[in-house]
Amino acid sequence: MKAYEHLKLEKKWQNEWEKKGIYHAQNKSKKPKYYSLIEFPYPSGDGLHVGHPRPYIGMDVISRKRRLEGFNVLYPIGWDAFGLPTENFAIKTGKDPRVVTKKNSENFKRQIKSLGISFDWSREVNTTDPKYYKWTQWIFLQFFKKGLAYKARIAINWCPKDKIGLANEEVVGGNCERCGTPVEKREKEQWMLAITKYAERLDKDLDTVDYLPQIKLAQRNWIGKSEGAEIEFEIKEMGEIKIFTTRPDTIFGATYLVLAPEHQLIANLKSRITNWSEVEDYIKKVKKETEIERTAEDKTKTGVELKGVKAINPATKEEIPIWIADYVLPHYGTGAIMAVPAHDERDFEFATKFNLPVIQVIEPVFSDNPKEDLSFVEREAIHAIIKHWSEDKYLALKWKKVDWLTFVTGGVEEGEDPKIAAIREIKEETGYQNFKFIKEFPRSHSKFYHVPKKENRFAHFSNFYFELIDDEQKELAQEEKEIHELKWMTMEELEKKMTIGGSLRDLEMLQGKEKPYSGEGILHNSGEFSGMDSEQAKKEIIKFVGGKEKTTFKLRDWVFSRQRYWGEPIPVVHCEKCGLVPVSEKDLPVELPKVKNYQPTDSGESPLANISKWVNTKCPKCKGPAKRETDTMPNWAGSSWYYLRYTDSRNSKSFADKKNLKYWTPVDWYNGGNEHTTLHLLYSRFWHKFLYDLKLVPTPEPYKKRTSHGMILGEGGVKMSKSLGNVINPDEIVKTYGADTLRIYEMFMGPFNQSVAWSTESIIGARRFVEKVWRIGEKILKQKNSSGLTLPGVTGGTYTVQNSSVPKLLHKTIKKVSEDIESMDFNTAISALMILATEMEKAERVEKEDYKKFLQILSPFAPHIAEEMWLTTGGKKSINVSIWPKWDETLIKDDEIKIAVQINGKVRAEIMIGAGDTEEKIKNQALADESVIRHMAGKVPQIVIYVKNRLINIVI
RNA sequence: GCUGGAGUGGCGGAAUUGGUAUACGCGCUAGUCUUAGGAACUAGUGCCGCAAGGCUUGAGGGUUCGAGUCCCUCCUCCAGCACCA
Repeated sequence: MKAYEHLKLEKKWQNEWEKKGIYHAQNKSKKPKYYSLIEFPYPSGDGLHVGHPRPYIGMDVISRKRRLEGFNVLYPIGWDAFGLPTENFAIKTGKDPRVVTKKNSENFKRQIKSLGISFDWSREVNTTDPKYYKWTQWIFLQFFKKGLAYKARIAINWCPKDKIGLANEEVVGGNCERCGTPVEKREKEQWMLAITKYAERLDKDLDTVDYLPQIKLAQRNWIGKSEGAEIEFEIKEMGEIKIFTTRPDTIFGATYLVLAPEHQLIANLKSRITNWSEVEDYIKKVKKETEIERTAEDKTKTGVELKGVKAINPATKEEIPIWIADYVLPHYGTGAIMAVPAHDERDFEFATKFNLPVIQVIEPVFSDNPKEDLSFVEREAIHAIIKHWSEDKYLALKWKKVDWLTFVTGGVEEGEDPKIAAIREIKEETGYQNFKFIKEFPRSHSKFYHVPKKENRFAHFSNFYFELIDDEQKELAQEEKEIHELKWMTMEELEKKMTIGGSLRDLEMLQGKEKPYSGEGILHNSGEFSGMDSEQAKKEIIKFVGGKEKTTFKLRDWVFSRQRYWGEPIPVVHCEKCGLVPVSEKDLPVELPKVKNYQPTDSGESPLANISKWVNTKCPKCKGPAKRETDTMPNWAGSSWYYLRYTDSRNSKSFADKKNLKYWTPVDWYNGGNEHTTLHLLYSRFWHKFLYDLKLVPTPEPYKKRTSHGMILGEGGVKMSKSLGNVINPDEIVKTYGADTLRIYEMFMGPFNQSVAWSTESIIGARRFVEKVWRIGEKILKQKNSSGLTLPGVTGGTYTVQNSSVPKLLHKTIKKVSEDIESMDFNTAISALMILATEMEKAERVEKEDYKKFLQILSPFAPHIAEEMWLTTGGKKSINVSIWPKWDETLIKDDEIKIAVQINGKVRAEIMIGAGDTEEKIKNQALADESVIRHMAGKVPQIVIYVKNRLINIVI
């Protein structure tokens, strides 16, 4: 028996595949194309750890299956090599980042190649290669020419440790995404990309792509579309302030205005403001705050009133005060809001603290599961809360026919005063005679399904509070007793058990726990709009106050410059005469010059600023003296379009030939990490849409389908990191167990989209499986050649003598593996392969053709051993050019099925039934079973339930 | 706080979507083979119980002939967002 020498064997096939170029994608082909993509790695100095290859293997499984299915597959890789770690290393050691990058990517390449992943290495790209970043710069110039790349002096997020400006997306919880240092605000002139111009389309076009729902959701949240209105409030004798609101329907409740402390108007009002020094102090204080302090969770609201100025509420025409407060953000909407404390939690908190008036203008409408297909019957109604005459208890009705616990409630008759109706209902429903009216709460409304009446109700409640004077109570009518019973309950009990929205709210008000209501409802205290549905009122009120409808986004323009060395130079020059002038396209790339020192300057400029020979240049327009831009691009630039370059990675005339783009794009399946959902994925969609508008790419979206993988954690479930010393290097695993074993294990260890902890103990299982595959092959080679008996291609035909279970199981497995790969359920696919292998090993005889089919469905996971055994058991050409096996439906069907017999839901026996047996026959068979008879103990079955091919449940 | 996801043996995890819970793998126990250890292979392995049997999917309740799966209440963990008007 030949030994399984994984090292020799895997090396052999990797060399062979490379020599023949079998994974090279063809730009022209009769086959349909398939473009699968993984996020290209950042080649760090630490080399690969076992987490890196997980997505590569996953997409490799998909790509390999596609090839056998007859697709012309493009599965490329490259290096996203600009970025801070290499630069920081250069600063520390003085080594040229070019040299470091080369060394690191070569190491990564060697490691990745040892895993047998079917990348097309002929298309390898590197973002730091001038031949590549020439086109990154070229695309930037197109942005610049269209006015979408612009310079602005803005407050940016500044990481004091990395000495670098950060994009909004790179700030995580107020800290630098890379090093965790708290981010400061700094005013700086920056290059910006106008991603907000594409916000609407970036949101809307998510409808057209097949991304995992959580990815779409995260993108939508980040873009943060919200529809509302801009409304102007007049400032007495001083012009007006424009505010943004999503709730114009609540404007009658707007009792003050709030401006962000950064708002420009404040300076204009200076002469009128009587407490200017106080205002100024507050503004200064806010400017000093970091992002963290400003958005801290437990921070109480602060603010200062602008005394001496007043605004006019355009709806009520009343004077209202103007405040500044840092809870209003300068960069969202118009940087100013109308505050409606009754219907907004933040405004409520602020108003409570500073004693500002709260005016209810929305009566809440609660919805308790009405039936969707029924229209509503509207009714006037009352709620009455009744307090006990001596104890701190309240009267509740427990309904008998429905699962309700309510206060006293009932309808108001035509023309009846609601309070009178309440008093009448109390007497009718409770029998109590002596009580006094204490107060009335705001009205509320409820939409619910009235079970006894079988109709949807829209009830309009007047809410009252009464206290009993004594316990005098009349006997209740019989019909009342049948509907509900009376219960005295404490506040705590009521809070727990009363689930109907409206009643809960009344309870809270009774306790003085007033809360703002921010849902929809019916307007009141709103002049001519009172009684209108809030949704409908939005539009009408915008018209009424002369506002205009407006959509706003949370998304902000992308801060695109870094004051760093290791990035693409921004190809623009500053000319005193002509201003900002783009470098002529024929002069691209603007190459990074060599420098001696990689440290940013003390003034926070890029080290490029010190290279005067490079900085001083001629203006492309007027040929006069000019200075080069010394900012470089963020590391997201190169990755925003790399998938386009793969289609034509050696092109020197354009970023990619149109024919190739037309053939290959969009990417059919893109798998990547969740951490890139709001960064890379959003940015590259933006670039792609921009290029689409210039008619440079053929589709509006770059990626048809997007999935994500989970991380591999260190043993014990913590993140793998050098500092914790728990990093596993794949080189070791490949050496001791082999690439196939590593691949199988990584696909088997858990669900692909969830993080899993690495376990060095468990990997042996994958190795045993691979060895089992080997042994089955050896067994087949020793078997007597049965070719005389074999009907080629007809699986199962040669098993007539042994009547083996292998063919049936094989076809079930082909089906399972084929389907599981598509849904990335790699772990269960491998489980099925393991079961089949065990069966094959146990079987007296396994036909070569069946074994070879098994090898084919195994080959995406373990390509090396599959290739080896395929050829040694008679495969003529490489398994890579074979055809993915189909399963035979008729063979999968069982003719005998084992089903369970339950008695009262408990399994008591198992019986074998024929596939064609009638229900009658099966039931009789079950009832005749020995164990069933014993457990029934002579009792008669009430019902017998048969679930086809699964079970019988006998109810006694 | 909001949104989304999850909680199943000693461990990683399965479960045709309401139908035999614990597939597959690790580990563990015993055996075979070995000078021995290891590897490999074979068998067993949710928990309690000598057994008959009973109990089990974070806790509690509900719907159902039947619930890991559906509904309600609560607890815990993870991820994302976090004053976005």
